[in-house]
Order: sequence, then C-alpha cells, then structure tokens
Amino acid sequence: MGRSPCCDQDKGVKKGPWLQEEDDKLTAYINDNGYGNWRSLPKLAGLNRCGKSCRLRWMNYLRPDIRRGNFSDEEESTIVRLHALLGNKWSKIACHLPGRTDNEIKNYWNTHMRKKLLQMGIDPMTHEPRTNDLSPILDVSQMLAAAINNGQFGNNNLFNNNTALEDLLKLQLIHKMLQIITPKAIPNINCFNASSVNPKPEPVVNSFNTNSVNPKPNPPVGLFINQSGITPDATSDFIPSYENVWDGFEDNQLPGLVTVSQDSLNTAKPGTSTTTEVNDHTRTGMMPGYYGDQLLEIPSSGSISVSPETTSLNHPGTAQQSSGSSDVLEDWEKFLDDETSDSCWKSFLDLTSPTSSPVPW
DNA sequence: AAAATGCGCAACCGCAGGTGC
DNA sequence: AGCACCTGCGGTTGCGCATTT
Repeated sequence: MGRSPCCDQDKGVKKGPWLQEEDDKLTAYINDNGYGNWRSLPKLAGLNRCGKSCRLRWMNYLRPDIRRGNFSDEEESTIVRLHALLGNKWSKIACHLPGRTDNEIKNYWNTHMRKKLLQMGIDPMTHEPRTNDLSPILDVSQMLAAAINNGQFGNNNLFNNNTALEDLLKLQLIHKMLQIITPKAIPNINCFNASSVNPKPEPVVNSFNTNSVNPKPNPPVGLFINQSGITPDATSDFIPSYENVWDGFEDNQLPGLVTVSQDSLNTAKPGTSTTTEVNDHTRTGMMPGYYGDQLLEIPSSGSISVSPETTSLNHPGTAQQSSGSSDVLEDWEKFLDDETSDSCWKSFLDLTSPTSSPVPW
C-alpha cells in the first residue's frame, strides 16, 4: 500500500495513557463538532495526539454508549456462538453486543473465555474438542482408566492371567510417566478397590506372588492404582471406596474417569460386566478385583514393582509406595528395554487408535 | 516486608480495504 | 492504473495492580 503510517507525520505526539484533561478536550470537541476526519481532529481539538489514538480513545473508552462492567452469561454465550461462526472478527461480534467494543470483547476473549473453553477441553479456535496440546495425554489417561475398567487388556479379560496383569502394571507405569510429565493434568487413577467388591473371605492363591498364602483371612485388600503404583487399600478397612477420581483434581480439567458406583459394587459379580453411572455417563465395565475366579491379594503394606520378568511384590521395607520420579524413570528404562513391552504397546496403541472405541460414552 | 510472578486491560502498531484524485 | 489518504481491524505490548513466594 502506497502510504505511510498516519503517525509518521505526527512526530512528537504524545503516546501512552490518556490524561483526564485530554479526555475532556476530546469529548468536548466531538460533542460540539462530531467526528469525521480523525487525522485533522487532534489539531482542531488542541490535542498533541495522533488521529488514530484519538479515534481509539473515543471508540473504546469515551463514547457515551459504552457499557462497562462484567460480561453477563448471555453475552458470553453470544460471544462464543458468534466466535464459532465468525472467528476473530471482533468488530462484527461487537455489532451484536450493544455497548461493547471490539477491543473489550477481544480482551475478554483472550483473558477469560479462551481459558474457559480450554478448561472444558474445547479448542477455542475451532470450537471442537481439543485434539492437540495435552489432550492426547489426557485422552490416554482417560482411555487407560476406561480400558482397565472395561477389562480390555489381556485377551479381553484383564484379571485372567499374568500377562494381563503385566500389561496392567506397564500401563500403570505409563500413567505414572504421564503424571510426571504433566502432574496437574493427569489425575490419579483410583478407580477400583477389590475389597469393596469382594465378598469372599477365603484365602486364595495369589497368582503372581511367591508369598501367595494370604496371611489374613479377611484383609482389607484393595487393588488401587494411584500415583505411587498399585497398592493395597490399607486405609479403607472394607469401607467401599467410591472416591471420584477427580477428587484432588483441579476443577479445570476434563470429565471424570470411570469410577464404580455403590450399587454396581454391591451387585457386581467378579469377572462379569456391569454398568456404572458416573457423571451422567453410563459406561460398561468389568468389575476388577479378581483374576478369573481368584481374588488378588496384596499384602497390606506392599507394592508391586514393574518388571516383566519378575513381576512380584515388594514387601514393607522395600516398598515403593511413595516412589519418586527417579524410581519411575528407572522402571521406565527397564520397560523400554524390555522386548515384551512391545505387546503391551501394541495393545495400548490398538486401544487408542481412532478405529477403536474404548470409552463407551 | 520485599521480590517475583501473574493477570487484566488500555493503548499501540502494522496491515489491508475503500475511496478519491 | 497508480498513488495518496483515511479508516478500521486484529495482533501485540506494556503498564499497573493483585497475588504469591
């Protein structure tokens, strides 16, 4: 374009915040004469500002019909709808919001609404569910929990064999890694508790533990997956844990993971499918807690270390219940080095591929 | 209490479209 | 057709205040 910026010819003009005196001059001039030629206006009004600055000040601040204050819910929804329709056409959006300026709407969008949408898992530009940034990680985390609840690993029968358990452990390791990468974004998975579904008092053989004899006939055993690994629920004492996995999770995150409702826990039979209702979503999942007909028993203060060859329990003293990132990283290295991890990845990738629908809601 | 950090918002800047000569 | 001018728009900046460390 063959022209110089308007302010080139306004060398020496004042910039920055406007003084009350300047506002008064501008307002008085426009009230008396109206506005038309912004370039000549400053001179005529006795202002040492460029025309552009005067226009901006008037349009965004001094205009008598400017509406100030918080945006109402109605205004917000209008903005969202119009933005979805028009994109960043702030002036056009402003046309539909009397008293609001394009600048104000733009600022409000950038400082408030963008965040809101992001927190809702919506891409503020496309208005579609987010598919970039952290969402894959979040999705993975959710899929993980859903898949575990659905028993989608290990030949569709999660607790049927050791391979499945190893898969579970590996996936839990993945989850821990994700938590390290994005500690705020990845919630704890704390979605099932064997004790709460287990009506069986009999000791059973632990299918993967050399110390398989259950020392307690009626222990408060629970299989928990949390930040520090699969650990027994040592605190619940048969109080069913229906902890929503979003507890402790900031309110700006994605919808909740699968949790198990009281009813389903009471009525579910091990190894069978059940329907759980969580947060308005109905999901089908297999109740965990058993390996086939066997109850998983874990000592009340032990934890499971992830090692494909020696999947075993760590006993108190060597327990890793509060393992830090370095422990996880060590496990992670082993995991990556391990050839058998391939199948785990395969299951995982199959599960998370677009063609599958692991999360049935 | 002071420094660091985060946040909101007014204002600036550069570009593009429209218009007249 | 080409140029100059004006206006409007959207992205970005920077200041001041609030909050956190």
